[in-house]
Amino acid sequence: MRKQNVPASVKDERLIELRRNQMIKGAVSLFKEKGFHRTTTREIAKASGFSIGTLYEYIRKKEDVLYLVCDRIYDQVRDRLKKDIGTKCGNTESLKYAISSYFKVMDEMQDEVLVMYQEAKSLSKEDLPYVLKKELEMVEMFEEILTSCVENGELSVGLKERKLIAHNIFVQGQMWGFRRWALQRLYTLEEYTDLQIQNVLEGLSKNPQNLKEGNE
Amino acid sequence: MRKQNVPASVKDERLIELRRNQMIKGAVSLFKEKGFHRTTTREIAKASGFSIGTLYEYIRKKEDVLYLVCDRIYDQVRDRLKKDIGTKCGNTESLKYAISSYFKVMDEMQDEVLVMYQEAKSLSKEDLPYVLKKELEMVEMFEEILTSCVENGELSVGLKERKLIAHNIFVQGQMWGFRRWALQRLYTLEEYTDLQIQNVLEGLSKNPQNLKEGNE
Amino acid sequence: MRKQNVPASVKDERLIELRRNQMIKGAVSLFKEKGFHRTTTREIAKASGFSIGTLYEYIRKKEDVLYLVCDRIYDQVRDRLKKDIGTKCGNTESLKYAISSYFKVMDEMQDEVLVMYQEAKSLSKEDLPYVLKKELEMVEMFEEILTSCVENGELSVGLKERKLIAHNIFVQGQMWGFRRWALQRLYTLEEYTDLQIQNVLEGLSKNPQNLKEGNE
Amino acid sequence: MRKQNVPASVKDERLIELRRNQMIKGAVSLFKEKGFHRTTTREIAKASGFSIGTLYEYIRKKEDVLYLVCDRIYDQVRDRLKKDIGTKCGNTESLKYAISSYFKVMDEMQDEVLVMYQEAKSLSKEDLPYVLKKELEMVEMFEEILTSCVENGELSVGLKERKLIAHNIFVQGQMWGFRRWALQRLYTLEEYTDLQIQNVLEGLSKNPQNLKEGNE
DNA sequence: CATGAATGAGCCTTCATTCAT
DNA sequence: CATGAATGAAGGCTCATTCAT
Repeated sequence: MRKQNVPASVKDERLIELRRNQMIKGAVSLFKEKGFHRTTTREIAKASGFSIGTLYEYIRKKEDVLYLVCDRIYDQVRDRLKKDIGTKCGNTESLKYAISSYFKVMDEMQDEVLVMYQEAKSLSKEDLPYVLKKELEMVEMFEEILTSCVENGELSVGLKERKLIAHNIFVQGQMWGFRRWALQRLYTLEEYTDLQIQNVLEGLSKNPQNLKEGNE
Repeated sequence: MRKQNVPASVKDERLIELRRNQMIKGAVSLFKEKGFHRTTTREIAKASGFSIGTLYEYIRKKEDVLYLVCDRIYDQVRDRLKKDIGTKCGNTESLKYAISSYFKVMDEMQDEVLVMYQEAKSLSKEDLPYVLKKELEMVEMFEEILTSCVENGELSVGLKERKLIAHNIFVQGQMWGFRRWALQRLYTLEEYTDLQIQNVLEGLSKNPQNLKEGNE
Repeated sequence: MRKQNVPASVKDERLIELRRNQMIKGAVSLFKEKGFHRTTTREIAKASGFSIGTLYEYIRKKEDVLYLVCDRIYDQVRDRLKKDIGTKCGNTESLKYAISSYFKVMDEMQDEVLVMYQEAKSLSKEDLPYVLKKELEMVEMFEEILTSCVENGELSVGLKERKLIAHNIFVQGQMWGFRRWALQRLYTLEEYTDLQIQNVLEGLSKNPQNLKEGNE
Repeated sequence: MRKQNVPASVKDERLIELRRNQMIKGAVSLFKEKGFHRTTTREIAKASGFSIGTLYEYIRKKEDVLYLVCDRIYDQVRDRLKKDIGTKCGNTESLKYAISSYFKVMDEMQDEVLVMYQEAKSLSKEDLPYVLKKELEMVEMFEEILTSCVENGELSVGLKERKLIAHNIFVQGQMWGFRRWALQRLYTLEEYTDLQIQNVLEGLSKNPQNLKEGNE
């Protein structure tokens, strides 16, 4: 599953894991506070609990830290999501549950997500696609649930629309974080969740015409 | 209503306008390419067609360029929008037209919008609210149309939901740009527009229950 | 008497005089506040009441302003001194008067004098000697009074010592200004003057041995 | 008693001492030649024998170099003085010795002292008082010797006059350096020393009236 | 493996000076 | 004569990265 690794000078895999955990933890809180560009490698090293020399034993370039951070955040979101909705079968009830669970994760990790959205563009041309792929995987989780709902007859939505709705759901989760300045003064998380679920489901439940553009 | 910030050393207002136009144009294309932080002031000056010394006759700090750019982008989007949908009365037809017009603007200005979304966080604590206010104004344009539709009986949506839908529309416009890597390989702009309009309207047209949580 | 002039582009001598007066006045207050190096030519122009372009019609380089300022300060001190003690004949009474008058001038112009002492080193290699010559002229005024006192028998001091005492008096006048942080919290100007006069005169009045090293 | 200011990024105290010594040595010779403002940080680094980056590992701002230089010069002068006259008991003989020793130091360090007098004003508002305090300490060394002479009956001078004479002595030492253009072409150091000692002592040795304004 | 001193390219910004109007 | 916009060399300072210990 690992695509592009960040090579380390150190060989001890256990140590690599340990140090990188420290590193990511320190870096996230710094990036949250001042962004990737305004954070220095020395600060990262200090926040990680080791020296600048040691930092460079586990990465090659500052950008590697960003990659590691993004990677970690995605994994965390995905793991949380998988754990919460993984085994559910695909009906509208489980869709509602998935959305609400996803929104909850996004609420808890809004700082991290914000960081990622603002700094992802600083990833190298090689790393970006890998990160985007992870994002797509998550969108596909929603798409799959929607497909199940179609298959079991609860909904009738074409493939293209399903894909779009999955994206919408995904973005609406992020919105809660990156538009917090507007949304979180208007709604509680519960209100927001209910309203968005309503928006998503209302149009889908009974409209057979949606199928007519379903196409592969 | 006009730029409350960014004083210039030069007195001639006409010149300021001219030079800042050059500056914004040059800066946007650079920010697009490499982001605000990776762009140097000298590059901005060169891309603007004048010397670094001259650049600093029209701004005080590098950050001012970013503010000017954001300010300009918002004004352009808003002006385009006002021109397109300004006089329309508020019915669902005009809502569709507004959305489709807005998406079109976002499509044309996707580079600029992308820049703004990735770099806005680099604005100073003082400038950010001013920029966010401009964004809210645009969201409110959609909210007003929705309200008109409610008033003329075409739709029945509560205030809170109306606000949320306005945000959704707004973000869906941006999505087209900042998720282009996923969306633009799945849909044409027209498809995307139609599907999103459908999503927005389907749930609203006939469902009187929406009103029950309408509250002021 | 004019040694090295600062050339101006402007021909009208009356105008040159006027503009340079404005300039010196503005510059002195700026130099007082922030020193020569930290003062910009634009600031000088503004404080002088005209534009930066006009400033450069009356000087060639920023340094010229410093020269003009130093020149002016010396002239003022010397004129004041000449006026006060010029016609007095040379006895110890007139020496006391001269010292006390000189100290009074230095008290009134302490800011200006401070400026000169701190910034004179920034004068060009060509201008400095000219300024130092002016200083020597003033030292010589004290020397001459001392010589008169010797000639009329009131004092008996050799030439070399007379020269040194003249320097001492001169420096003691400056001290009052540039060591104000220490002296002016210990003495009033009158106390300071009386004590220093006492110091100077006591050793001189009755000690014939001083003459033995008097030599021409 | 030691440097309360100027933090370094480097931890090794021995290294700090070493590097700062290099730095001060290089900086003094540059300041001598062209003054603080005309000396660039890069020049200081080069004259110190290391890179600009390393320079900034040991200071925070250019101004810190000036502070370090002033601090060092004072310490050197004071240490020399303490070593030379430290144990002497306070009689007129030891006063003569102290003056002559002090003048000798000032002769040897005239470049450094000149630098300090011309550049001290560029010190920050916080550093200046600290430097002035050091100067006062040295003045007080002379004052103490004078007081001893009064106490053992050799001299009769009031407190206020003692303080002034101490200042006079101190300034006369500096004069030798900063008025070298005039004095050193008139006198040898020995002549200058003898004449000034004579000036100082003559008025003091036998004049009981001085005491009448002795006051605490 | 860990450390942290050293490096220097490169950034933002200032400001003396010029010159067309 | 007066103006002030334009210029660009130069300065202070930062920080990612390396490497000897």
